[in-house]
Amino acid sequence: MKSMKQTTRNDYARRIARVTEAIFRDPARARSLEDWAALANFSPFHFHRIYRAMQGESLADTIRRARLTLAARALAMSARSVTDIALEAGYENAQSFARAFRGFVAVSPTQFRATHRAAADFTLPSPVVVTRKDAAMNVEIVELAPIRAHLLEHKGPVASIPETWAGLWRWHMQAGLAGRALYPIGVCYGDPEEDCGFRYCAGLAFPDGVAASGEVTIADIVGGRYASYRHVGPYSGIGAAFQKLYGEWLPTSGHEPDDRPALEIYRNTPYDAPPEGLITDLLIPVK
DNA sequence: TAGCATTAAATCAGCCAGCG
DNA sequence: CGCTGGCTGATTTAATGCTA
Repeated sequence: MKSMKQTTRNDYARRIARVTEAIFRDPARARSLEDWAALANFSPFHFHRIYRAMQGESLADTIRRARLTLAARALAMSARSVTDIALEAGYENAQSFARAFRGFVAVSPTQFRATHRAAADFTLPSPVVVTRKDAAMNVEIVELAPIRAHLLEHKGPVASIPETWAGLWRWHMQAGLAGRALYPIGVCYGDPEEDCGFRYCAGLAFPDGVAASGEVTIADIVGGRYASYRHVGPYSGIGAAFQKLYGEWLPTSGHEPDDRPALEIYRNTPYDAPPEGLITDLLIPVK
C-alpha cells in the first residue's frame, strides 16, 4: 500500500469511499460482501484486503461502528426502548446488540444512556478571542486557560487512534465516572507528517480532580496563545485541516509557531452528531 | 484462490429487577 | 406470582483472515 502509485491510491480511495458513505447513509441495511465489493468494483476476494489496508479497519468493523454510532445517538437523544433501537440499528435482537454495544463503549446501553443524559452540567471555559477571524481561513487567535485532563497516550498507527479513545472511555467507565461530565481533547506533540516525533494523547477534562490509574495519567495542558480553527465534518478530515493550517495559514499569518502541543477540542461526539456535523476546534500554538 | 483457523454474530436458556 | 424488559454465559453458525 505504501509503494502504491498516487493515482492508483486516489482511485482506490474513491471506490472505497463509495462503500463507507453507503454504510453510514444506511447502517442497518444488510448487504453481502459481494454487494459491497461490487459497489467498489473489486472482486469480493480482493475487496476486504484493499478495504482494510485503506481504512485501517475491516468492513465489518466499519459497519459495526456505523450501527453502534447510530444506536448510541438514539440512546442519548431519544426515549425509545433499547430493543427498538437495537432493531433499528440492524441487529436481530437486543441481546446481540447489548453485547456489541458493550464491546464498543464498555458499558451497557442503559448505562450509556444514563451517562449521556447526566453529562450536561460541565463546560470548559471558552478560549478568549484575541483577534477576529482571518478572512481567508476563519482562523482566530485565542488565549486558552490551562486545562487539567486525564491523558492516555496513543501507540501505533494513526488509523488506530479510535482504539485509544475507546480505551480512555473504558477507563472512564471503569473508574466509576459514568455520569460525570467530561470534555474530550486530543493532544498532538510533534509533526503528524513525520513518523518519528509525532505523539498523540487522548484526553478527558473533568470539572474536578479524579485520580489517574493504569496507563492513564493526569497532565496540565499548557494554556496560552493559540490559533484556533473550527473544523466541521468527519474526523478523517482533521489531518488535512492541520496540514492547511501549518502549510498555508501559518506562513502567511505573520505568527510564529510555538513548541507547545497542538490541541483538538471536540465540541461534540459521534454519539450526538452525524459525521458531517462533528465540530472540532483545532488549536495550534503561536508565540 | 482454496482450505483451514480464527473471530464475530446469532441463538438459546436462564437470571435479575421492577411492577401490577 | 407471572409478565416484561434488560442483561449474560454457553453454544452454534457464519463471516473473515491467514497461509501456502
